[in-house]
Amino acid sequence: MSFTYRHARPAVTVDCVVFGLDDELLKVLLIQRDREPFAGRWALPGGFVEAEETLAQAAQRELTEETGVAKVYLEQLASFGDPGRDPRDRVITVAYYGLVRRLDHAPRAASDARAVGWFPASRCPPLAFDHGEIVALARRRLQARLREQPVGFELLPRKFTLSQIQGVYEAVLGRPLDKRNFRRKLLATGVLRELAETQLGVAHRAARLYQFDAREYRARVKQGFHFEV
Amino acid sequence: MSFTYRHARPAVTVDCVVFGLDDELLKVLLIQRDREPFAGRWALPGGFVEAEETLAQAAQRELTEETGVAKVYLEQLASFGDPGRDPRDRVITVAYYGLVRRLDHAPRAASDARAVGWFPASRCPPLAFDHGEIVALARRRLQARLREQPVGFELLPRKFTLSQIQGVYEAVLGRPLDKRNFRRKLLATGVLRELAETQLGVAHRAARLYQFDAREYRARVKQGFHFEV
DNA sequence: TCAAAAGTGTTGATATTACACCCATGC
DNA sequence: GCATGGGTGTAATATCAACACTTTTGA
Repeated sequence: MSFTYRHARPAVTVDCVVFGLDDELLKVLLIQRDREPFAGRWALPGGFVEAEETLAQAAQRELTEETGVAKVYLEQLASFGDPGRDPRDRVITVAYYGLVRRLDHAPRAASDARAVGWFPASRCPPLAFDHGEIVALARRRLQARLREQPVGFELLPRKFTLSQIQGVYEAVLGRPLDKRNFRRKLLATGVLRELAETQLGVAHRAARLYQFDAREYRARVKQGFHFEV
Repeated sequence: MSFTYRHARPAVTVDCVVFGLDDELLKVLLIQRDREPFAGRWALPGGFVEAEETLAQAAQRELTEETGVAKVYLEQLASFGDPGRDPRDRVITVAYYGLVRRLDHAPRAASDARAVGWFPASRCPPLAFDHGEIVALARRRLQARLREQPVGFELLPRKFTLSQIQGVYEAVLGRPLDKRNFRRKLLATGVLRELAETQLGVAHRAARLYQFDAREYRARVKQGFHFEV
């Protein structure tokens, strides 16, 4: 019996669906491929998994190498491995997804990316490989995820207003939410700490600032946190 | 620019977490490994992905080869690929999970499985590799899944009683449910068709039989079906 | 004084839980 | 006639959606 595996080995890659928010639309970070196959096509940042790194590390590394976008919180989405999804060779990809504040990251093309850009999540250009399918799944997952857990705090400054966080939810879900109900529910979760401070220098009544209370949040997660807008 | 990929390639496997139900406990299908590493240890059925098959096909094939269990509805769970999870070599596994009626499947060991068996999901023996972790994740996912979609109809005869389906839910969730509330809610979803028939030959009042209405179900899924027990 | 966003409560409708007894059947 | 599971309703409570006006601030 052999002690090492002998098999035709597929290549293994990771791909990253990074969603970005500013004050309007949910966007996706894409690169323009410089090489065949699909040279010139837009695609997800990603690449080969190296021998000594975890899948999650590979995702971070490839994202940073190709786009300069770093330190993104990524979660595993799913794996895609149909034979034929890459025209050259059998390639299995493990997809990750995450959400960032768009203005925090100034992507610049590098490695084998010819260009980098943000595209509206609901209307990207045609993508290389099966990346269109991956983006669609990531979007559904992000929405489902948002319904279960308070995502989005990473997107905001450490101190933020309730309207800001509501804006995040509205952008991701793609629909308006009732201000009073949203506030009531979010505050009821107990994961926000109200600060004594308010906004400065805004041309309207200054809003109270809040802070995410990671400690409280972790405590609640253990009892099965659930946050449904 | 090279036209094929050159990289140290990890091996890629699939592993299957098959949950089985009878009238009591939720169990998991395991094989006893015949080979190193972990010879003699219990593990998930699984193996290498072949060149011309999809990941899902590989999962089905390996499951059938090693256990004789066939035609199981499997969903992708997640991928696991930490370096070091296999002592010999870099191996990335794509895990699948599914749920079957235990009595429909008489597993028999084959291929490189020394033995096959069902073990209570909440108390399996120590498993090879990181399979313990995979089973734990699969269980959480199955429970979450059950809360969102009426799983479990595949587990029952085409015509079943409400008590039978309640039994499925109780076994998966691991807690008793209120009979009246469960019935009310399940019937309210509208995915069950009440039949004119009742059970035969039972030593108590014969229960009414129902049938799953896949047509109605699909119609509802489009509007975002949600079934919370 | 105007524009812009902050902030705040109530109500009616709906959903959820908890709970106990009689019914039909086979043995 | 008894053991076994089948079947049924209600009341108390909690949750949810919908909705409009006053306040503060800077320009």
